Amino acid sequence: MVVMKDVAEAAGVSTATVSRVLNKSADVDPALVSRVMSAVERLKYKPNLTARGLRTQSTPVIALIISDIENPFFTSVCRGVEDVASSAGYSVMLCNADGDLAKEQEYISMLSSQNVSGVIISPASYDSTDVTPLVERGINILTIDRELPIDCDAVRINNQLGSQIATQHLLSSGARRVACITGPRFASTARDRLAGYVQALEAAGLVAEADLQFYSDFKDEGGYHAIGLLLEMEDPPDAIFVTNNRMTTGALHALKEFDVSIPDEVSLVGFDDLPWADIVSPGVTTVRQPTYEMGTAAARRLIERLEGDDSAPQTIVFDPELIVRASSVKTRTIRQPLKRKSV
Amino acid sequence: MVVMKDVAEAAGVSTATVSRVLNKSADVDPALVSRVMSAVERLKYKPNLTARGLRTQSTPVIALIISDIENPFFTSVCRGVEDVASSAGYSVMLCNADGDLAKEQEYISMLSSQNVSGVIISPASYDSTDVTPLVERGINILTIDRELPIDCDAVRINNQLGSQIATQHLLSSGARRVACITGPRFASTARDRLAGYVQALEAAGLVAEADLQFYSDFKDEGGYHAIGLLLEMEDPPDAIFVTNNRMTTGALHALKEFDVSIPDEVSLVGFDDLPWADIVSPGVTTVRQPTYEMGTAAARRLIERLEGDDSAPQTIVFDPELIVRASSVKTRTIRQPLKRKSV
DNA sequence: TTGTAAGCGTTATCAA
DNA sequence: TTGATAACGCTTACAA
Repeated sequence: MVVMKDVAEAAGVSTATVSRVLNKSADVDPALVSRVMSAVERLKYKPNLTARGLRTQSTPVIALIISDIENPFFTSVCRGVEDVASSAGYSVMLCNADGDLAKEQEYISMLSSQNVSGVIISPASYDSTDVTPLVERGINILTIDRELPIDCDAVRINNQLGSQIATQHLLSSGARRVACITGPRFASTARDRLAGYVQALEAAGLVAEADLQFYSDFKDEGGYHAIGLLLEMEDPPDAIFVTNNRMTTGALHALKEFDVSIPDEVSLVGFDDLPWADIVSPGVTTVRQPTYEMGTAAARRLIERLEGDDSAPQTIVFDPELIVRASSVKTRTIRQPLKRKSV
Repeated sequence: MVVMKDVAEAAGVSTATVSRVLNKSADVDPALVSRVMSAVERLKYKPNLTARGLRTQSTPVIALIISDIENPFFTSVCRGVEDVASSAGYSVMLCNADGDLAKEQEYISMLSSQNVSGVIISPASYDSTDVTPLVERGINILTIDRELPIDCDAVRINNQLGSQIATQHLLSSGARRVACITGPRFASTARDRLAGYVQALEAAGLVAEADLQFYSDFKDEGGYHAIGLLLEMEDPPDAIFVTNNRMTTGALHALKEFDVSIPDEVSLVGFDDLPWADIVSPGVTTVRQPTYEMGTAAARRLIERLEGDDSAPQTIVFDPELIVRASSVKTRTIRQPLKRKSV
């Protein structure tokens, strides 16, 4: 393997000079610069990033810890992060913690051993995710989507607002009993989205009934299962607000399987847009988040920190947008009884 | 920051002994072991992976270079790779080359600078992707999905077989003129899948007409656009085989927009399963690949190499599976004219 | 079994 | 402006 020493010898200079040329860290005689560069070219020298990392105590790597790589929300965020990071010279280390606290903790520990420059994390839990190993090593942290009870940069959407506009929309489209399927209690997003739904109901002069609120898991199965419970109710809802995309997918599976017609028997609004929301019939009304932009914003903010910005931590809040499609607009005004037709 | 020297002093031993204990690289007196371990515990020592990497000339990192992180195929593969890698103690560095040759080449160069242990790559191009920077550094390479004209491990599906069963199925379900929308010429998968389609037609005694074969881009837009072209034809097809999932999505968009009824006016089969293939109406018949298993197989094979296996390179070929849904099974036998109804 | 010390490939300090 | 040289934190001959 060709190392810096080889380049130095070939160019007839010291390794210090080669390093200066490569990093533009000091003025070097133009003649030497060109000798060095041509030697680099000729020998196809590539700097050893590990050695550089040991010396400088940092590597140009940003870690991204997420809870579900198969969720289109995260893949889009991931693309945003990756695009900004790589064009700024950073690589992205992807860590899929799978919503598993232990796995997440292992990643956090591992990353504190690697000298990664910064970490973007969508924590599995508000209370239990422990990032102190990173903090102790002085590694910059930024939360995305979900928050953490520490003082750090954050990028998220206005979750309450998103739920409010979704719920309001359902009510103004003729719904009278709106149910909400939300995520696990330990996720800040699940709580905020449920809160927005409750607020919208109350603002409309309605009572938020506890038996119309379902805590689930943000996964397909959870949405599927919750629909099963809903359909068994004495007085079932005529509209459902599902607070993330994977549960919306599960809900659609269940509704199709039980042959429930949307939107006449039950209206549906999901949180997070879906790539195929307008291919299905009826199209699914969703609260869209600017996922890619959230990813780029996160990476940009973190990189600013890495380059020395030490201003107070900042929370960047994006606004959601309601994409109205057919699933939430009732075509008949006669209330249909919502009952399971087939099992 | 606490380093090995601190642990050594706290335990009253040399750094060499600490290292031996931590790596179990030699027998150490049990008494010293426990002294070292408790010092590690007490000081919360974490080994510096960069330093170790410099010394051992390798880091426990596997890079994954893919062309489209938003494609469910790759996210699933990615999960498979990640699961196996992380349980074997490797981190995964995700590189989304976006199908862009220049970006891909930059990643390859960067990775050869980092001392990654191995690279799993789905190359952007059969001919133009150049992995020599990795080969020169002795970094292990494994291709996934698409192949490369070098002698290395590979994991892929039997593409020709997949196309054959898809095409045969369309023919036996009543289709008479089957079109094929495939990917770019420079992708081995695009060529192989087209070849399988041609073979199936010929095996059925039909001629593979050139004007029914479309080279596209494996992206949504490509599928959408191709449908537009198809609908303009003098003698349009009564069935379409689309060779990847994103183009299938685009095709469905177009068919819905132009109000073409599936499967009566045109049958449809896609390659790669879709998470929502059975939510849409009609459900989409697809050729399913065992994506997660392909990812785990790839990671396992690569890690075997990293741990010293130097047997001859091996290609692991998986078999596709046809998932028949309603999009490919004609309900009426009367041939419907396929014409665009709205624009 | 344990310790000493060299060295991995850089960058950064200090003289010249 | 340039060059010796000492780190960076770890692993591993080699000695003891």
